[in-house]
Amino acid sequence: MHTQQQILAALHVEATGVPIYVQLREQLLGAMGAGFLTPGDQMPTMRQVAVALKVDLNTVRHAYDDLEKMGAVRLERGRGTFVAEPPEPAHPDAQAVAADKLARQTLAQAKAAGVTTQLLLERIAALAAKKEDLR
Amino acid sequence: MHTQQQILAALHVEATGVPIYVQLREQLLGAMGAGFLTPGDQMPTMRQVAVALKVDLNTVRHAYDDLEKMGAVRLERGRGTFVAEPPEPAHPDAQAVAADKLARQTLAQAKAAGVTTQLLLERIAALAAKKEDLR
DNA sequence: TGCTGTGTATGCATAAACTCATACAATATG
DNA sequence: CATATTGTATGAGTTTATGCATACACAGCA
Repeated sequence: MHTQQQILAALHVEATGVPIYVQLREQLLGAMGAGFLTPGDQMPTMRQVAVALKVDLNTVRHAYDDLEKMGAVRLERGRGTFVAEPPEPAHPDAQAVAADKLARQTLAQAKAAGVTTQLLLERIAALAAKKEDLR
Repeated sequence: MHTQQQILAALHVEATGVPIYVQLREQLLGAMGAGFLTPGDQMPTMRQVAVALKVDLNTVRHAYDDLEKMGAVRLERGRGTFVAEPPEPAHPDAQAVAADKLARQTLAQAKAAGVTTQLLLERIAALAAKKEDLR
């Protein structure tokens, strides 16, 4: 299955203008929604995340605090952070809506950059396949 | 079809920690990708957006500037902002680089949202196919 | 008891985002 | 020509995000 190490390795930050703590929050929520993190699982340590992504401990804390406020995780001093309940009743639609939104944005960017839809689809498929090989 | 008014009415900002200019940028990109805004269309005026969403003119400008830098729109002083014509598919090499970059970004965002690669690919293909029908 | 790991907290500094106010410059129209 | 519209630009001020450093408090374990 997915270990904390794998979750950790999947985390990343980009310079898109979105605050780092928001990126972390969304990625961790995404991991829960996708079933990579299930209730009771121990989350990566705040320090692990901070070191791995080379960001500040307080920045990671900001993300974890948000998750705790929305009931997605439990913070236990001295022990660690654990996944609580599935964040949202995980509407089966949520994925579809998110996918659609992403698809539209990506298509527009591709068009603006002079990239054909075909090439874009090929690249995404190729990259995804490549990552699968690493397991 | 979709008028500027409809586009305007569909815009919205949320207190998610994501900068307002990023939210606007993504939403406008989404409208383009979905075909609600097509090349040559006039975009809502910066002031219209600022007033409608009760945000600052400079904040809207930030979003429009980003769109212009990525080639999605043309800013014309005194006239307005218009959806740009997609450039001719550039050199295969340059296109490949751009496609790869976009693919990476998109995959990362998909993972963050808990969206599978399959679903993402389906949606992009479906949207692209739909646009073909409009001719 | 002592050591380590983990979450909690503070202070200082820098940069970015946002708002508010006020203009200027180019275009279109009567 | 005068006026309105639209994008462009600047400066002051507030808030937030981030990094860096330094601790404190609780849990687990040898």
